Amino acid sequence: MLVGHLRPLLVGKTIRGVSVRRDKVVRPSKPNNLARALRGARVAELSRRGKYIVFHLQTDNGPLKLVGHLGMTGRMWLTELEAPLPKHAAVVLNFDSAKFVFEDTRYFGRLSLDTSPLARLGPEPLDSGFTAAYLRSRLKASRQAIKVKLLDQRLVAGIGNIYASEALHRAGISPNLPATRLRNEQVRALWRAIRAVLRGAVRYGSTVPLNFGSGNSDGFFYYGRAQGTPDYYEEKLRVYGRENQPCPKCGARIRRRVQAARSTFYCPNCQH
DNA sequence: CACCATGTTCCTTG
DNA sequence: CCAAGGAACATGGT
Repeated sequence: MLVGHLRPLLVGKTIRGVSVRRDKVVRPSKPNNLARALRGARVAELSRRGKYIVFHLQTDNGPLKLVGHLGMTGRMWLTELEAPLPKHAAVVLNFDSAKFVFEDTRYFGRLSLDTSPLARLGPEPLDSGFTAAYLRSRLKASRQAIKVKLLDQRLVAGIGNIYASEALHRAGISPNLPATRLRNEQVRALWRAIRAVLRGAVRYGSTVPLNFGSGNSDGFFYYGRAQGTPDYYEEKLRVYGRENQPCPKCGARIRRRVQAARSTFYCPNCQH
């Protein structure tokens, strides 16, 4: 989604200036080195890999990849050069007639020239490389609770804490079940559920009215849902964040438990 | 004050 | 080697 919206706004444009306002979020950790590497680079393409956004740049020294990650609270958008910066603006890339803002309240996100995290990622869940057979072989080798396993980006890229709970509920599988204990039918159901949940999220993301230019029609993209549109939690999530509410499948009370320091939501009646 | 939060990485312990 | 648990990072909402 973010990539789809930023791509037409950034491709072909040249970075004229780099302002690092929070050193922690950039690599190399010397902000001047990042600025030197990026200045004068042209954006050739944007792509997504797992939860990472990849800026494919063309520089005088050849191609260069800039890797972004939103962490939990990151946002990226394009706005006017004169627009005021938000309190937690972490990095600003200046172009000729607009600026790219990476804002991150908690500063867990990254904007980095280090591409090594990409190499560690498992297959994209919606690509042909992610098959039920692959999933079965990887789960067979692990005694880890399946919910925790789904968060491992080396298994499959892009599943976060929300979608892990959602996929397990849709597949009717207990989050606590050791990965190796899933029967073949369960692996197949989980494989289908992961793909359905992520496809649904992408579809929703492509249709929700976005907030352009903080409500004005100035043509600049701001990544966020427009005011008055229903949020994803209210509309689509079946168990996440719904402790004590009725399961949409069977009506039993949805429970919350903590696994690997993350909340898991599940229905004790229809997930086994 | 308490607890919670869409993520990743590192460390310790067993 | 593996897994579990905790902490760190840092800010804000309830």
